[in-house]
Amino acid sequence: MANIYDVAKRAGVGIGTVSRVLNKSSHISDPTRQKVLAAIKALHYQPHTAAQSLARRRTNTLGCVIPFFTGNFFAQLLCAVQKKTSEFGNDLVLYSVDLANKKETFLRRVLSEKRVDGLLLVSLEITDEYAKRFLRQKLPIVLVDSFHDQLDSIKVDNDEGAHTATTHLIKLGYDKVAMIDGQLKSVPARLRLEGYKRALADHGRAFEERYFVACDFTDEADGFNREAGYSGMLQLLDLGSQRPRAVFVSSDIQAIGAMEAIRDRGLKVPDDVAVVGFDDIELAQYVGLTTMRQPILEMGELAVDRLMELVRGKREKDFKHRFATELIIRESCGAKRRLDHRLV
Amino acid sequence: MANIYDVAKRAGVGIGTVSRVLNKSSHISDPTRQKVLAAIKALHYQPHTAAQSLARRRTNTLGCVIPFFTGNFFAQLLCAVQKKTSEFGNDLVLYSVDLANKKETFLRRVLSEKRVDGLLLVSLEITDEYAKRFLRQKLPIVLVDSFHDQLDSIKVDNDEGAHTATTHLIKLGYDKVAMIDGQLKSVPARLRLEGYKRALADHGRAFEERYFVACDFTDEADGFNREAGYSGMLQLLDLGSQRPRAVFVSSDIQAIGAMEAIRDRGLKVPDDVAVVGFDDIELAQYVGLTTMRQPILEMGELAVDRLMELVRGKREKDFKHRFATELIIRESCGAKRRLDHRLV
DNA sequence: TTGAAAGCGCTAACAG
DNA sequence: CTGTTAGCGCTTTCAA
Repeated sequence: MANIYDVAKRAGVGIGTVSRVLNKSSHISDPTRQKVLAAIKALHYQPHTAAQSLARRRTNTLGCVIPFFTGNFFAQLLCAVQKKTSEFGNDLVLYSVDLANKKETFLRRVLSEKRVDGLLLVSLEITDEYAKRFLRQKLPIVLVDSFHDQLDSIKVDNDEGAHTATTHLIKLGYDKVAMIDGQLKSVPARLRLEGYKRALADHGRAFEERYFVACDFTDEADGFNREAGYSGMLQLLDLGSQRPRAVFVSSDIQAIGAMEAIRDRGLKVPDDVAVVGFDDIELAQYVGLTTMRQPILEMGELAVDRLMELVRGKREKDFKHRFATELIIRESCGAKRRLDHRLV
Repeated sequence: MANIYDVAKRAGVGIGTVSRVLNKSSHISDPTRQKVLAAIKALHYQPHTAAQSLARRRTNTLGCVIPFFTGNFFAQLLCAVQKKTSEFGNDLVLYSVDLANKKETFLRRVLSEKRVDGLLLVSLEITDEYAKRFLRQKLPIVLVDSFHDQLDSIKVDNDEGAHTATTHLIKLGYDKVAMIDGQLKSVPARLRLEGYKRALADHGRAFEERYFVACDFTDEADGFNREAGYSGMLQLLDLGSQRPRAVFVSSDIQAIGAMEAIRDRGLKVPDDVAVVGFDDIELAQYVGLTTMRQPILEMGELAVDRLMELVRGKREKDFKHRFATELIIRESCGAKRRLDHRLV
């Protein structure tokens, strides 16, 4: 593999000159530039990334810490993030963690390894201590779908979205509106619970324990999955005649699991139980699920834009952005006519 | 940020010694090791990744080139790859590309930038030329869901899977069995087409153009998406009385789009049209779709295992692994009783 | 406009 | 067992 010395020798110039044309630096005469360019091409020369990082004190790499992304939400977000990062000419290194403490390990490493120029933290909480460390070390970080006072944060309005969803159900006239949530370790799960409670309160209804079921799987996941929705709904249906006629489920994929449970018990959506989800994943449309749409792609893009600003030195304080969610009304609440043959 | 000199000074040793304890090298007396460790802890020292890479000529980083992963298949695969990579103590950098020529750009960069120790190439073809370059440069690479003579390849048996799916439909007694495929630029799309044709031939049936529709969207994607399935099915249904009664769709997500089209035309699955998909994504179960299951996680894990072997110097030739697909029979072909209330 | 030289922080070979 | 030293390949002064 050719290095910068080979190029310099072949072009008959010093390595400094080669470096300058590489970095499009000014003040290079056209003839020399041409010679260097020719040598580069002839030798198939490409600068060595690690050497550049070391010399420049900059990696041209962004990191992204994200919970294990089985879910559609993470996949889509990651996709947007990757695209945008690459548009900026940067590489993306992916750290995925469970909700447990491994997160801290990654943060510590990221902070000290100088592996990346900036970090995106997705759907994950950050402690005050680590927030301070990032600030002190001036390592750019932006939170996505999460929030911290001192750090740039981009979030979707989980609380408000849950409020809207719950209110929708209440306004439809359902008496008891239940909620199935993800693991309360998860930030969005907690926020959605708040919105749910607030909507209840706003309409003079009491929060009842028996109508709230959070995912209690003890695994590493966030509880936003089909199984959790299925078992959560079963629990609700086991209330028998007391069972709720409407339920706000905190993610579409769980909602689909919940609908399966309803079906397996010989009941129907929305006749027996109305369901609202959250996310608006692709399948939501297919199954006719009323849900709260999140602008996932926009979030990812904005996050990278902002992170790159920070990396490039724009350090004005306190960038907070909140995206609104949008209620997408389909058939699962009975608000529109029921479709009969949506499936096999 | 403390560097190795600071640590050495504080511990009262040379930097070589610090390096040795860092790299768990042998022959360090316990007292010195303790001193060094103490200094490291006191200074919150972490080695500088770029400097290590430069000196070691090794990055401890794996790369993964993957088509834009909207689809569930890529998300799941990537998830497995990331987990496994991190188990090996390596970082993962993500390159995602469209099916067009940007791929070449990435390959070229990967080859010369020394950014990664090895590369996973997912669902993407590689030309002989690039294959040779990787070999010549001894840059480890393993193909996943793709194949090249000279390179380690792990694939699912797309051809055979498509054959099985098609045969299933034929054996069920359907006369005309159509196929809806992804973009023929995509490797799996082409292989599945082959399997389909072979199954037809094996049962003495002619391949008919009008019963085959490939995604002709001209965008960057692979055509494995709902819209493509929807419009493909519409095309088939437009054949009127000539329309096929059974169709093999080359991915589940397309199959779901196809089922939507069927529904929107007032027809039913499987009564009017039987459908088999490919992938067995999570939702397939929900919608009762008969499909071919791929062992996605296993593929991802095996790929990383193998790549790490290569990176660590095991260079025996020719590692090829093919995973079989499995026919998962549900309701969309009429092979089992029809469920009536799968949806809202 | 250009060349020379001094690092960037670490590993590894070489003495001792 | 441990200290010293010579790179790894590049960027960036500093002179010229």
